[in-house]
Amino acid sequence: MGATKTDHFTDEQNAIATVAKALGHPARVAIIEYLTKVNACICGDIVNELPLAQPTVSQHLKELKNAKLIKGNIEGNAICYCIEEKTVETIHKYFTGILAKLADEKNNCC
Amino acid sequence: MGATKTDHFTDEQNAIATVAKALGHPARVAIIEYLTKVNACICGDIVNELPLAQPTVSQHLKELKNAKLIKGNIEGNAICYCIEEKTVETIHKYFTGILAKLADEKNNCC
DNA sequence: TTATTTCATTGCAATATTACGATAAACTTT
DNA sequence: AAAGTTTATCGTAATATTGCAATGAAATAA
Repeated sequence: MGATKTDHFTDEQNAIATVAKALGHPARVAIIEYLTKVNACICGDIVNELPLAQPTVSQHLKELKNAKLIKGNIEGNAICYCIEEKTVETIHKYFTGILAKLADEKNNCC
Repeated sequence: MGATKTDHFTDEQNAIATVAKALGHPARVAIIEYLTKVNACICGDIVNELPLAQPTVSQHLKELKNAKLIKGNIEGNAICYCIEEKTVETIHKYFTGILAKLADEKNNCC
């Protein structure tokens, strides 16, 4: 066992889980916040910002890229990362929807 | 290694990561959606809704509870779960903030 | 060409997660 | 009390994640 049973869930459920999972580590949250702050997508001084070794950061960046939360552009021998706004919007809207449904009928038993 | 270095990150970063991580599995996304749909917090027929064994569902519920995304109320010999709206609001606002900062100055290099 | 810089990949050890059968705990019903 | 219902916990196997040293790949600078 140990493998997630993705086939039994809807595509949307898997998609949300993928994005959420990518944000399920403080280092990756920190990367997103840093990229949001510097705005212009600065490359690998993310490594200097984080208390982690370069290969570890590279791995985290890869996961954020796989989840489409960031994208990277080659720029000389450096690589320029920035946030994929669309994906952030997707997950934001997802929570908006959940909250709207919850507000609809107050759930009042707990 | 294999242990996340939580001490090196801010409390907020760890908090967001904790909630995101809890949603980082399609079964747990499905549970949240189910609880949102039925609204009145029905108990353990969550097990019937999911393609997973009862102990597995119980474990997922525990993680959602630890992340404060749901709470449970004992009701006779059954347990009644429902969503902790406040936590959903917290993560929703977090993304609202990220998007606001991104909109502020367009990041235009990727 | 030979460094140097920048980032990715490989390989590995430590730890965490996922899933479930078996069992326990707690309440209800008979 | 005995049997049933409902949920949690334990134990364990399979797999995934985290972290880093070492190494590679690719562009730049000397």
